Amino acid sequence: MHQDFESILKSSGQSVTKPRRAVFDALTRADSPLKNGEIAKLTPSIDRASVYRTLELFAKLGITTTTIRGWTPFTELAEPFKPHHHHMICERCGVVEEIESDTLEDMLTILASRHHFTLRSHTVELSGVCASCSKNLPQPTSL
Amino acid sequence: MHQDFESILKSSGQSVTKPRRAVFDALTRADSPLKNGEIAKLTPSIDRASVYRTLELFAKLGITTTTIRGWTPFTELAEPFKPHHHHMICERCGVVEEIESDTLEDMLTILASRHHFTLRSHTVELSGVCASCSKNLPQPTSL
DNA sequence: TATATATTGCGAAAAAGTCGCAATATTATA
DNA sequence: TATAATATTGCGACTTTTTCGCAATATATA
Ligand SMILES: [Mn+2]
Ligand SMILES: [Mn+2]
Ligand SMILES: [Zn+2]
Ligand SMILES: [Zn+2]
Repeated sequence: MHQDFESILKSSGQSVTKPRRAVFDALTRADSPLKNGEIAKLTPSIDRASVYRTLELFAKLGITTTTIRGWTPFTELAEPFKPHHHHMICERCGVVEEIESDTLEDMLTILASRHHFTLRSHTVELSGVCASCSKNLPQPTSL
Repeated sequence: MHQDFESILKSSGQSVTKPRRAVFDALTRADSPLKNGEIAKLTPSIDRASVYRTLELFAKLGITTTTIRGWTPFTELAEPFKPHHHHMICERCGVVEEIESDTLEDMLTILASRHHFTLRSHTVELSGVCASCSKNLPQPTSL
């Protein structure tokens, strides 16, 4: 794993540095997407600016993916550092389930090619009401 | 259109107010997703804090959807205020094309129900290389 | 129109993100 | 392994974005 990560840096002409290793390690240890600020706190010896620069580089190299919740971006490792998956979020209780479907993946590629695009990456986020919430709370949560 | 918007507010027990109308109008006029700050600039008579509160409410009511580019959230009107679509973004030149596919939509519903979820909303964002970019720049952009 | 209450604007502050530049670490090469 | 070239970092100052409490105000209801 680490090896793969360092080869990605090297093969794209980037240096293997302490901040980059630290951020990668923090993301590896995390079991869910992290805010930028959380990543910074998990790497106390690394300057905030370097964390941001690292995160931008990782995004550009496809090492990480970022999604948004509220106004806040959350980052997690992408493939092959984490198995490919998508999220299904319950809007009542917030539970997150992982989605996997080869058929979906194939379809996205086909859709892209229909637009003459070569698909390089994608995000899919589903939001709804989970089984237990629709049992227990037949009425939508009041605002 | 306006009417629909106001009924959504009323039917969920919310007041129809000047800030909410202003933000909704700004989003209606926009032809692409806007940053929070851009929305605030387009509604100069509304306090920034109220813009944020309105945007949060709209998100909760499903009036808007928010996606991320870089670290910045962009908000646009959701259905039925804007026809349902998804984005295919060229990572070289940044061009955005709109994606539409009933088959995709059906599949997402099926996937959700397989997890015993009732699908309420979703986002799909594809990122790749557009036709003209793959012609003109056969090599990936250097980092 | 009067009353109850939801919402706003304000002010101040915290949090998040950005930038230039000198110091330092990394890489390549001898 | 030592040296030189240069990519990257940490620092510090800054800008932008987002959040909060509370008194003033607008909205809804009757
Ligand atoms: Mn996928
Ligand atoms: Mn869709
Ligand atoms: Zn739930
Ligand atoms: Zn392009």
